Amino acid sequence: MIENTFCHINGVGKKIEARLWHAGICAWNDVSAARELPVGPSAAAWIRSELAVSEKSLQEGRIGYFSRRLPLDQQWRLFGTFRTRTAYLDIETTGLCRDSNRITTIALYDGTHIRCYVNGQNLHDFPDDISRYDLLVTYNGKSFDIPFIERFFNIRMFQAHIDLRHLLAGLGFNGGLKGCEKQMGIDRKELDGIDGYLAVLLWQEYEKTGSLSALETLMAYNAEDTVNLEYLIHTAYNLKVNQTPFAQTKALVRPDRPRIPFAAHSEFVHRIMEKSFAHGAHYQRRTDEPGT
DNA sequence: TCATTAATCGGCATTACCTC
DNA sequence: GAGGTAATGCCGATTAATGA
Repeated sequence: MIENTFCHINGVGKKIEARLWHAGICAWNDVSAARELPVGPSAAAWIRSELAVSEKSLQEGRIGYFSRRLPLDQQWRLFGTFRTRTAYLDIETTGLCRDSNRITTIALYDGTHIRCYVNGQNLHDFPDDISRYDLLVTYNGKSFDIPFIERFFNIRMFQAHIDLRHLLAGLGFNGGLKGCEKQMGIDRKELDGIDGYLAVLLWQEYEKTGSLSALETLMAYNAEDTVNLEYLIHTAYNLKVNQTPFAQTKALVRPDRPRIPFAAHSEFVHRIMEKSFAHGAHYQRRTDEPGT
């Protein structure tokens, strides 16, 4: 899809891009083959010169060149070309307070391997590992995960980033990550019903009792989020491609779902829910609210 | 609950193109 | 060349949605 993109060029918006496509200039190589472009002569010269830079940047795999130039609502186009260098990312924390909170676990999935980083164990490995990827896919990561990680580790994350929250909202999918998954028919099975608040309770249980069942359930939940991000981005990408003239040629095949190497202990989850309910019924209320 | 973000909208300036 | 039109970018204000 990147080779069909023109709106990363300064001065070219969606309308001029659509005009080019309509004139049969659907890819960069069509520009060099075309004698004339459906724009003025100065704009045509500018587009030709910019595409030379774009082709070189693509050959060199410089995703940053494209992510800086693409409008925010068109960042999804990066995925088709750079998906093999993508990391799906989700964090869990000790709560909502930004100042005193800590990251408890981070799940990182790259389409092949699922890694889980646990506070007090291997969390310090995360900054090195994430630096190997060029494109991040998150849900609400622009507001939550990425700023939280940068503050927690005191690092800057320069990768290109697709936040599915806004992409999916533009396609009519709202209601938080779990809501979007439900609308797309994703079944979480034994992890169904677990949300971010229960993730906090699971971590508290692990810290208090050392329960490995609590930790493994938390890791399973965390990993499930990242695996589902892969499904969601493929679906969203194909829906966006359907809005272009390239629906037949650029749609992606959704990959097989990987096996999650952590087990959720559903009986344990129910026990925590009941315990929380008995201590004030606030968990029962929260499960009716949107979000994760 | 609250900080954060993107989307949206309107207004304005700039630039390029087209028509006369 | 002048004037009109279209497209784009930028800015600020507002709104809606989300995370654990």
